[in-house]
Amino acid sequence: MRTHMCGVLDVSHIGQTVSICGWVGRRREHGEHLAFVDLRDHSGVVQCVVDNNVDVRSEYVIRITGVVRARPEGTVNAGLPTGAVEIGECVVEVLNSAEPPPFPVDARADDVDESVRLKFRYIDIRRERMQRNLRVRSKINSAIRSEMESNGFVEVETPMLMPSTPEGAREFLVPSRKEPGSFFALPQSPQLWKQLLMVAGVDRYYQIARCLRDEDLRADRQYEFMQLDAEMSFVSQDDVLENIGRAVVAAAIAVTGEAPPEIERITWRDAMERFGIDKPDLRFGMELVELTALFASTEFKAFAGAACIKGIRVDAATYPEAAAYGRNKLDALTDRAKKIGAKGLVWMKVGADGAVDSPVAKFLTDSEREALVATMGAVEGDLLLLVADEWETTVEVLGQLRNDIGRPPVHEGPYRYVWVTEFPLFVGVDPVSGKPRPGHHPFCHPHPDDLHLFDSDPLKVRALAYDLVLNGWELGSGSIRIHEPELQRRVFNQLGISDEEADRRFGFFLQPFKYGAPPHGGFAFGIDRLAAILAGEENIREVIAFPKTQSGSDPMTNAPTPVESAQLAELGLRLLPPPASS
RNA sequence: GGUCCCGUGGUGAAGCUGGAGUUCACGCCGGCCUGUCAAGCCGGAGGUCGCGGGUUCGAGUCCCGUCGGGACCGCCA
Repeated sequence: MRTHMCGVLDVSHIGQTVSICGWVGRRREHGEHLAFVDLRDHSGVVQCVVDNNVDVRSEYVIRITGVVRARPEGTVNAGLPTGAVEIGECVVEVLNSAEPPPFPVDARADDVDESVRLKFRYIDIRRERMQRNLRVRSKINSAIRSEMESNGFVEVETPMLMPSTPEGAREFLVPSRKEPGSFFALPQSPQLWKQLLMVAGVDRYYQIARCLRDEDLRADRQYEFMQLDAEMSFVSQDDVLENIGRAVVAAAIAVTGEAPPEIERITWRDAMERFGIDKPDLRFGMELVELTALFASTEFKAFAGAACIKGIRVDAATYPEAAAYGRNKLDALTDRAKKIGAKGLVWMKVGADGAVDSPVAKFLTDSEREALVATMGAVEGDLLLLVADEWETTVEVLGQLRNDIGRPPVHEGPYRYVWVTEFPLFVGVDPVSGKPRPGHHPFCHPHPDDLHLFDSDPLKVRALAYDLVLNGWELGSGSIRIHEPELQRRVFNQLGISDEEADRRFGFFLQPFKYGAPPHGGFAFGIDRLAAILAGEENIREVIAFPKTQSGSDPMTNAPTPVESAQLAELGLRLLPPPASS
């Protein structure tokens, strides 16, 4: 039907007779026999000069055959890639008429209520922004596939219907027709399958896999999302990071055209000490400054004897607004700190010659004040925020405040990829059982250097577990897995899971490991998140063709919807009456 | 489960201290217009102010509830 795409036409086509197809963007009428029609397809827009007695309106689907010609002197549109040419002598064929669209099919729709955009997603996607975003995704998928293939990975598709494994995220359940009362679960991730593929000798597996989790939605979370899921046998942690890193870099290059700076590495401990969070945003400073020793012998009650005192410096030159916060804002920061778990927040405004304005200034000695200002590197106008508490609380609160005050939108500025390594094997203690809780999942391999602490001080044991973080968003995580049954048993026992219980809950998974499981490890990272950041979006819905709203529904299809009672009966299901309204 | 913000013609907004569905821009329909380009000019149509209740002589406006949307917390091993 067509010889060219609309957006590619330029002066090199002058004189050619072309046929182009697309949607009518705008129409500008000038009297009885002249009108300009902007014809749009995904490649762009080109102006067609048509007779005004042709009735074409917004979003009509038309085919135009005409001659590419240079625009007359003075009518070139420099703002349009095709703006030096136009299509003349047009023969217009209306392939389909159209109702007026509910919102402008251009950048103005960025301001339209998102549920309206989603209700008419097929129109929304006609827009340049959405076309670009979907193509960013496609490039990422393609780059990842070719990079993984060239590194010897083989793509294996794993089942969507699998047994329920009630660990971790809430699962979507699918009732069984053949076995009423039994259910399949949709995979939260192909974790189980990929480890079995290692036992099966596949050696290097990958999959661009759909994962489903029935948890509340967010800007960076949907019910269903795509991950690059990979697993490797006979490898060290470095081998995994190296190979996943290559895929990420290939994807970034495919989209941006340039290689990002080398992926940095930081240990979990350092990330927490310096940034107060396990997904540090390295695009800005305001790092946490260690102050515990400085106040070791202070008389100030709130600091005396505190396990950990740290502070952040809100640099007036970089954050003039925050550094000049008035009492209201400072009280709000304090409330925020308390909400996160701190007993309080100490703020200090640094004046001329190191003078300090703070409600608690009078409790500090001159030498403490001087040492503080010097250690923080503070200058006049800066705001200092200090927390004294247990280590976890201190770093977490300051890390959160640091992000609140300084963190730019996720897609802005340089791309700062960082591996966060050496996550703790266990995190905290279950208040009911008194047993440690797994930091990631119970199949992560403990760090070999820490095995001597395994029984005596389990919370100090690091894992061969790692995350990939980009601009403060967790892209994904992975680990070296336990392949030795005896070590697995020790981890389960530490978690308070007996051999019998482990067998009952994970038997179908552990059994295969008795038949020759190779050492292996892997990773998975979220393609939606990477695509959003590389596309310059703050929300993964913008890079998903048909996403759900935050409440988990689809305004276009109205899913989820009730089903016929016959369908329920066939599945052996009966609905409970709705909860009584009060 | 929780906190906060937003619901006004098709779209985006304004509507202040409660006083007639008022206003602006875009779109839409009709007319004019031969070089525009998010064209211009003239005219017109189009709204149960999300929904329900309350306060009031009177509610888009104040209060309560509810529904929808969004940001975040919980949750996401």
